[in-house]
Amino acid sequence: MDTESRTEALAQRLADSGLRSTPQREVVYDVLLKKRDHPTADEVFARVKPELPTISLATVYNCLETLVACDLVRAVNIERGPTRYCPNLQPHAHFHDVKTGRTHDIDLPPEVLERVQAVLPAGYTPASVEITFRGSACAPLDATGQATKS
Amino acid sequence: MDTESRTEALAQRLADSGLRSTPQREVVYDVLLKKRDHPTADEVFARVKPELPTISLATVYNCLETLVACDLVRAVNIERGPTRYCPNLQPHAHFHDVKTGRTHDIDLPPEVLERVQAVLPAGYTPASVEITFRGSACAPLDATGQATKS
DNA sequence: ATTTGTAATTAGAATAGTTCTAATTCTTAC
DNA sequence: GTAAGAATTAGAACTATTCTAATTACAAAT
Ligand SMILES: [Mn+2]
Ligand SMILES: [Mn+2]
Ligand SMILES: [Zn+2]
Ligand SMILES: [Zn+2]
Repeated sequence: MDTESRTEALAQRLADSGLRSTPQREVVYDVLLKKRDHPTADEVFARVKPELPTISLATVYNCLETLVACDLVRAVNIERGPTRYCPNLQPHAHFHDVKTGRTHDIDLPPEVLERVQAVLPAGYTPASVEITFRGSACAPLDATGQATKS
Repeated sequence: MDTESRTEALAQRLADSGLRSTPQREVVYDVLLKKRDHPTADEVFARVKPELPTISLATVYNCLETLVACDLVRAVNIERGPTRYCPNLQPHAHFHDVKTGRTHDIDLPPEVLERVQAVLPAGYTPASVEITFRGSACAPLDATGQATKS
């Protein structure tokens, strides 16, 4: 999807919530889609700044909050670290690599999600589930046993 | 297990890590075992104070950190709220009731835990997994269809 | 029993991330 | 073009936590 139609889709989602599309919201969202490495608000701020040099950190927080409220972005909290932001709308878990500090998406098959929800006793109605791994992720090995480049 | 043998077990665990048993550590741990409602550091502080009126909040943080390091207590983070502390050592998930603000333990059968770990691709080595639900928990209904008291 | 080194506790300062406030600027509807 | 509301902005305020430096408690070693 090109930037143009991405911006269209964003505008639509915002309108659905009675909100306006603004350059700040567009660029913040574009930044999240461009490099899906779960940046913090500070990191988003740094990436948006070259495009919109007058944007403030408060606005970045506001835009991220708005995108989360519109269900276009997920806020990801790992322990007490700064909140990270993820535009992946598929059901997925997070793997936090303690060595590199990076956070990776882990696809969650619907079957597993159902199995997890099924642990809840009657009367517990979940609105959301978070599954977060911590550990170290060596790059997967290729056929010759060498680590592949990330 | 009575307070006496509980204190013994704590002393042993601390000794294993080259640490001393102290009144502060003992009372903080007792408070966590007594009311297993996932209190925050502030709440632990308030509960310990009557027993040890001169204890400081810094010490409560230090004790909690020590208990976590000795694997006697789990630190539970829900979104960006204050860290909560849980002495339940069984593998379990957490259900955060958004209406009451309370956090409940949800037993995790080993089978489910295994199934969840199995979503990780080769090369991902988890040291821990966190599963957290958010939603509302109505009290389970009894045979007559009335909500039971918590 | 005293000394001495280390561990633990303590009060308060500092920090980090985020949210709030109030002023300004931008948009949209009239 | 004007008015009303929405969004942005800079900076202050806030909360939970960690750090610092001083004090106190403890446990050998003498
Ligand atoms: Mn940040
Ligand atoms: Mn607290
Ligand atoms: Zn993600
Ligand atoms: Zn628990």
